[in-house]
Amino acid sequence: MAREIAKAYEPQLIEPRWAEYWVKEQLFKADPNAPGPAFSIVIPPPNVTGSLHIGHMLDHTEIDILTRWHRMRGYNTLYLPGTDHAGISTQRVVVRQLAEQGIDYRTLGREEFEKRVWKWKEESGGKITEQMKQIGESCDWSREKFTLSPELSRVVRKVFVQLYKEEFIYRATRLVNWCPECMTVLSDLEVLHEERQGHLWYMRYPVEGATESIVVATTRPETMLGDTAVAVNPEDERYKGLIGKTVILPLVQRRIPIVADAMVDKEFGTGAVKITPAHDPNDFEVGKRHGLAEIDVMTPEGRMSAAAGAYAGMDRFAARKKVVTDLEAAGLIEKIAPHVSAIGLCERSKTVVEPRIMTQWFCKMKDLAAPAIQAVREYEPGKENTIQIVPDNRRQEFLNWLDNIRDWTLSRQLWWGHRIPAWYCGECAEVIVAEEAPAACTKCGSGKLTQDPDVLDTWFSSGLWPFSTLGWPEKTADFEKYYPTSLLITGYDILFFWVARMAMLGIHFTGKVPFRAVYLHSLVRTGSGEKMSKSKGTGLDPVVLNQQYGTDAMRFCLASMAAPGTDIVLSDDRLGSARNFANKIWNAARFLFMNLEKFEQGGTGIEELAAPGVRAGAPYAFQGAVPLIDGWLFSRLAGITEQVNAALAIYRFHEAAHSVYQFFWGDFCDWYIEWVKPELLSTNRDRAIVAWRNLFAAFEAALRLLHPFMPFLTEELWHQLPQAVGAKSIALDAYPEGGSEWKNADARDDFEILIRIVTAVREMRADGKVPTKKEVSLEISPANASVEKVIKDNLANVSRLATLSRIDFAAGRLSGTGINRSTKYGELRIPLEDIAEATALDPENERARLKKELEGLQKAVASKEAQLGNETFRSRAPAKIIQGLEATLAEQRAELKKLEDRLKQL
RNA sequence: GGGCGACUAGCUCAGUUGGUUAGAGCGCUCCCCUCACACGGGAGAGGUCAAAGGUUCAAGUCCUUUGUCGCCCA
Repeated sequence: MAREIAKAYEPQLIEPRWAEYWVKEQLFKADPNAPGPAFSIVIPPPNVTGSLHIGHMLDHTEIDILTRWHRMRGYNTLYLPGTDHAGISTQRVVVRQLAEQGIDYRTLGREEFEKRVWKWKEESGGKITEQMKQIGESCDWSREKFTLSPELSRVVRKVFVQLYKEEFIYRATRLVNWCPECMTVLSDLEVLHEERQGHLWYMRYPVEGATESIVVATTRPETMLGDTAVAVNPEDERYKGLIGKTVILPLVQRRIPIVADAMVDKEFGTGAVKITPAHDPNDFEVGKRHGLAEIDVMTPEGRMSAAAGAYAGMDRFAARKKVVTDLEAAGLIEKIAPHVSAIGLCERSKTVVEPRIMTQWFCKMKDLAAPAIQAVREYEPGKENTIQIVPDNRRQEFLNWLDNIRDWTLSRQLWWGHRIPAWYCGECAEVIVAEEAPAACTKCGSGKLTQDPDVLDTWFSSGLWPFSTLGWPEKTADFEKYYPTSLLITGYDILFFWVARMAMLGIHFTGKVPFRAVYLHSLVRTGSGEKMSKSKGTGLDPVVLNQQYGTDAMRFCLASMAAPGTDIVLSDDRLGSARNFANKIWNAARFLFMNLEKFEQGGTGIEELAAPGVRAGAPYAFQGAVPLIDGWLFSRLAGITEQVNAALAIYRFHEAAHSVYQFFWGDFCDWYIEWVKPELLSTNRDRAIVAWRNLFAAFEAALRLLHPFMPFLTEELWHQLPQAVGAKSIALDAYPEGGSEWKNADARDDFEILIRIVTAVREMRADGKVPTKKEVSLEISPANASVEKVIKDNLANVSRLATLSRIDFAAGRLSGTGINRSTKYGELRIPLEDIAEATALDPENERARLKKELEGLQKAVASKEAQLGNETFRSRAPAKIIQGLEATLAEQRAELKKLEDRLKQL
């Protein structure tokens, strides 16, 4: 059985094949009727027309690791993929495309525009799901969903109608956030706040019928055109006499009252403020309290409206300048001071948001939020219908936000999305909210009905995602089996946008929480610590990186850095190191197969080396005893497996990744493979077969351990192993459980001795500058009989790995010149005559090294002596700590003694 | 204005309830192209854990204050 295996790992050659295989074979298709406890996870639906970015890569890597892990552990697993119609951003893209062709989307009309967007969706819509397939996500593609599909749109309408009937959803005229570029209303969450250096203009308004005037300070002079009052604090002595008087609004000559309102901050500016109810949230409230007129002086495009008189048609920022100039000309600008103010920006366009009074659809949130708050607040492990939020600090954030929740502006002035299922009667003005278009007015019977032109906030449909995708409101088998979903993994940046809304809507409509746990991961940042952004060109393209380093390396890299609550800074170094790890695994396999070929020439078929029994029990024995090295390795494997399983259970991906890395590279490659090399080609056929079987068993288990992190590489290699003959996929095999039956404390301790001895000799050789290949002899005075026995039993391997020509045993103190070293397992010496020819030992160097070691030890010993000598410590510290300390102290004292002797000898 | 987080080796970051000489990867130094791997092997240097106080037998870990940076909410 000849195998061609490339010298270096080349992911491009293997990944596409398996990606296709997994999809084609429908390996990850869920079956609600199959056995096993459910593990279900729905994808945070990415923008249907978007492409995979680094944030998705992290999110999907974590999801897929946990999905594959659960699947291998016997759960009935569903990872449900799908996409989001992403209202504003998709519409923006198509509007821009049309503009590039010289077409104003508004002149196209709604229907034609919608057609264009669907066309764009068809063209680009498959991209991100294609990429997800490429990177091997173990989704059930037969259940892929889209928020704007007829199926999910029906659910949206049903939910809207019910909420309307329950009086959560209502229509009202309010001051809302308006983006003049996107030409739509935004919810509070879609407005970003940014501090900007601006000015505070002090403007003088003359008081009617008097020589006095009142000075108001504002950051937005242009809104003065819409002023309908001036307000002062009722407690403000300076203005008490002016309350109730009238001022003449400059430039427009409008008569407006001076009112008293406790909202006014006496310390800000002059203590008197202009009131523009139609363009400022605070002023809006003041206006309501005092019955002031609301004069909207702007158009939807952010220009001054007819109500702005002479300024009509000007851009709002140009108008600001003009108003100031005109006031200055009239001598009404008192002063202009620099001022930092927080301004609201549209999340999408970064345009300054304009508060405007509009009639919109809203959703009352307080009562919807209460059960969600309860579900999160009352979380305990295993408690039904509660939600765990990880990490814990996000839980507090979640609760704070929900405690102070405000009504949700649902409508968007867009054409791409779920059109609001509300119709207005042209005859009697009746509002009809229904799942399907009514034929006639339910009140007056008129057929003159027009549907509300607006669509719903995209997050409204995303909020239904965990149950709408599983077939709700029908009681489908999927819904029964997989709802509530087990886990939600997403970025903390959409905790409020999405997670909170799902929690509220999920509980309201299904009576159950939509997910039992939410794991919020960090964001991937650039080297300079900024959030990666495509528009700034600071984004790393995961597709490019996957090609460069391999998807497995990318996944492993992200996992190894994904400590909960910490943002990730990705670098070429880090990716390179993960790629090197993949290469290491590849080459370990290469070693296996190359030597296997040689071995098979001896007449033993690979089938004989398969080790099905090993999974259930202990490693294979030779002449009745498990070889030390195998006992050690399997013991390590058991321990590491437990660590990995424990870490993944609490989303500590980085710990899990570090554990497998350390096991595979440090234990399996550096020690195990190196150690068994001679055994594998031993002329003792029986011994060799045992070595091979254990090697295969360990390697196979390691691949399964690694599989959730590096699915492609492990799938590729696994299929070449004897154990995999006839099997479909490693992804469907069992995950190692790490049972205690493999744990072997004796093997662990004994092999530790050998590792320490070999390492000590290598250190001595390096210190003495002994040429790498030069064999030297070693004199050893073992600390006890069992150390002596272990070394004697493994003379050949110790000699080979430490490059020794012979090992001589002695008792007591070693004397004589050469390179000496003392370890807890005994004293070691490489005689001078063995090295003299190669190097002259520099006694100064040796002395310096010893001194440094000595000082370290002295410090450690002194601190321990002090601690142990302290009676309070002895009476209060746990016995375990004291005993441990005493044991270490004894060892260190002995070491110290030897070191001192050595120094004296020099 | 309110809240949260970060500050640990040259760089990027781990360090779960306070407990024995603080770790990893990369980079750096030295030796080695040894028949799986130079995307490698072996050895090594490098940190008063941002600062100052405090609690404790014991503090990178808990508390207070300060500084620098970042994020969220208003």
